[in-house]
Amino acid sequence: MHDIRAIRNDPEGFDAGLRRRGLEPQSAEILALDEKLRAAVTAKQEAETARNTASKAIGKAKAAGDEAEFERLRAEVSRLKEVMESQGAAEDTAKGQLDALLAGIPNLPAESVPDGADESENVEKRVWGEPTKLDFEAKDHVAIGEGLGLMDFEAAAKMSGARFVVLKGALARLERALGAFMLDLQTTEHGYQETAPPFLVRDAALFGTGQLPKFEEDLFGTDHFDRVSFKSDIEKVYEQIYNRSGDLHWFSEMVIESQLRAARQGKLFLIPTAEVSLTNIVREEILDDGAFPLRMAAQTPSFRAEAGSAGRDTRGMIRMHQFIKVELVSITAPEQSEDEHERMTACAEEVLKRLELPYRVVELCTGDLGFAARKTYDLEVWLPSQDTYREISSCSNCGDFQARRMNARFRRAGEKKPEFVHTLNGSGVAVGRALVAVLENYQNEDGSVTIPAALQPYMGGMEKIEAAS
RNA sequence: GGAGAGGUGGCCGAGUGGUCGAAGGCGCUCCCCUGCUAAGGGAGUAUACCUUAACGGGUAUCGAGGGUUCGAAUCCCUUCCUCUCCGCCA
Repeated sequence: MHDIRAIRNDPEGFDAGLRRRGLEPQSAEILALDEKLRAAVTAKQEAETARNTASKAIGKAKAAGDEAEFERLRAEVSRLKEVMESQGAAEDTAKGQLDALLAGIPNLPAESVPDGADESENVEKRVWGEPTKLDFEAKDHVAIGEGLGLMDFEAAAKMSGARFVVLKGALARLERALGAFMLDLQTTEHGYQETAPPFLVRDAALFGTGQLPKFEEDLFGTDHFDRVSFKSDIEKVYEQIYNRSGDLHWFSEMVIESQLRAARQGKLFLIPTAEVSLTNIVREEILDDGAFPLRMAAQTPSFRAEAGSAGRDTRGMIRMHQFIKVELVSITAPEQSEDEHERMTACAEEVLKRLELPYRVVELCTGDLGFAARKTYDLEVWLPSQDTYREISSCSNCGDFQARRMNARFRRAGEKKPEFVHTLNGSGVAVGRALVAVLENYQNEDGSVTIPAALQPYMGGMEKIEAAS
């Protein structure tokens, strides 16, 4: 969410930031709504002031028994009430339009972010390791997993459809080992506090991190709509309306509204990333600045509807509706977030280094930046079967963008005014894709898979996964 | 899921239609007095927004939203959360 005052102060700068992202200028429309809003607020408040004054006078007139004055003031107040109502309505309209507009505008890129239209213009920052060379033809992870008899897409499809998988035996354990290894690394060596958050969250939480309102189609939602309580709701609403006016038009409108409200309020969403749960831990909080940087790590499943990605990565475990991920979140003071971003990226890289998986780091250009991010580094791991690097982690500095949306603040020692925190998130790293990378980079010609040394302790000392005979 | 109780300022806690942004206490800040294992007196002490060059002025907020009323912390409705008992349950 953007600071309306910042837009007022520098509309050109705001539009320039949007243009770097390939978006149309919006400041003129925003400021026009802002003007309307403030005019209505002022007019309403003036009417309220007059109303408050008159109300006090009414009490006095009544006490003094001055009926004429009493009646005159009542008429005055009822006129003022009309002003208050019409200006209040104008305020609500303008506020609603302004909020809707602002809620849908992405974060502005940081100064240093390279300009570019799409991912083809991302900038490679560094490369670690050599792409794995195999002296035989590389199989993809599906062939390897199915060859081992430990990866079953068909069974998953029968119960859940496409983009799900069943892992068995050593592969199921390998997934567990990867998650445990990553979580241990981030918590014991990098100072992130292990956190076990909810996987189901309210819409407000998703608004806070920026998935809502624009990206609802990417989310899985639950629906707790309850017909029985809905029926009793209708009856209550009917009672309320009937007693008041008996107007059917109002009645149907209220019913619809109450129905929508009931449906919306019962609804929880499955998290598309633990970023949502972890970042929202500080929502509506005022933190002590001694708490910084606040570092949290969680291993959770992530659920993504993958709407609009039909036909992409349909084979294998690259793009699933459900996958496990170790997520890192840092909450910092504004002046710390850039350094913390570099550090967080290094914490994610360390996972791949210890697993000895070749990777590179790219900085996303302005056109490829996510909604809430002002700057992002992606980690891409080498996949022999695709002869290319594929994303396995994404580390973003969101500045105060999410903090504003969830009202997460802190107070500096000795200061009175709270300020918005900065939030950062990064995968440290995606467990499902790490499993793919291990299988492909550690595959042997005979179809077995060597287990990276760092994982062997987590595999009960197992050194190699071989086909169950 | 059923029955009941409750959500007031940094904290505790009063307040059932007007003089309540809210008594009192605690805490905190400043000042005064005193001088000794301390205490006493006084003043101040919420947030957001609008407005103003500034001082200041105004509006809203007593979990949230809506309603009744000239006027609501106080009455009504909805909703969120907390607690107690019962039921169910990994």
